[in-house]
Amino acid sequence: MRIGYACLTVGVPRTSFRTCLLKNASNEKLETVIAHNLDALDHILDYNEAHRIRMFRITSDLIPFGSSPVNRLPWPALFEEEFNGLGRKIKETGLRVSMHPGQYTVLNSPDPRVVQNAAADLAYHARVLDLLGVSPEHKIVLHIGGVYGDKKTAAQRFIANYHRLADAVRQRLIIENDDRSYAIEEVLDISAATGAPVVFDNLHHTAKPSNTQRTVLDWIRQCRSTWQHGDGLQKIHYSQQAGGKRPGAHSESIRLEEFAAFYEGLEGLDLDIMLEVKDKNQSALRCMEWLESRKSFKA
DNA sequence: CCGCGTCAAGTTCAT
DNA sequence: ATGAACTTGACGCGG
Repeated sequence: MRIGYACLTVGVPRTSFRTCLLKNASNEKLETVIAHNLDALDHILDYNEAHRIRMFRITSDLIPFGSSPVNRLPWPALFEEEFNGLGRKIKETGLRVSMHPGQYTVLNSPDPRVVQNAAADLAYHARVLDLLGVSPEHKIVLHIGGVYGDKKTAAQRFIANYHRLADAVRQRLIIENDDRSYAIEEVLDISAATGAPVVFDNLHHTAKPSNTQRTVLDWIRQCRSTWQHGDGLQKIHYSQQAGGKRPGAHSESIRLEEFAAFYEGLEGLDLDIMLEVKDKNQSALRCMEWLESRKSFKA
């Protein structure tokens, strides 16, 4: 079991990412920012290794406008050395990385331009992971997308567009339930038609549940069957509700008792758990410490 | 130099 | 039909 965190660190020097506004995205500006961001990622890898963190999501903002025609910089070639070095470090330290395009990457839109942009964005994410030289166990997580008043048709469009994606994308793509439109059972149906492994997200599941007769562990076990050998260990997303905020808002930090109850509910199932929490690495470390103390207590 | 409005994406919902 | 909300941290301008 690995515990991971997403995109950013809290309290770690030289790990902040930069970006620029669209209107300022000159080649010179982009080159400076990308060089900075690859260096920041390098420091994050060092931090993860020093703290035995073995799972991490790389921010989609690593390369600003990475899938946009606005970015005409030949960054893959320019930074080949840096990517090689980062990839070597990832492999040497046994880190499992992933990426996760946000809510604006919509593969099932009825607008072909939106679909084209989504495909380009997914290709960008796969490009980054390929440049790092990491295996297909290092995934790209995607939500299904919009509903457009007709979920059946929208799901079919996702499936059709999935099959048109490049191999390099499809071998990394995994799909996740969201908190508004596509509940876990619907994502599992789409997985059956595409072969894409399913990421179970507990907080999204609470906000948008499928059949409530079934337990969380039931759903996680069913998701497990969508993960094949080359995909690596099944991953899930775990987060907790922020008190007083809208349903689905991520908490500031992980409440350990609640995490412990969730963990015990897994009944020993081995998983990789990506935490989605504001204080990032700090909660990851606390959860890892809790796991360690639990093991020594049990032993 | 601080603070806060703006940004970038696409869908959905409110006006 | 038009636009705000959603989401997020960092940008970048005004004071």
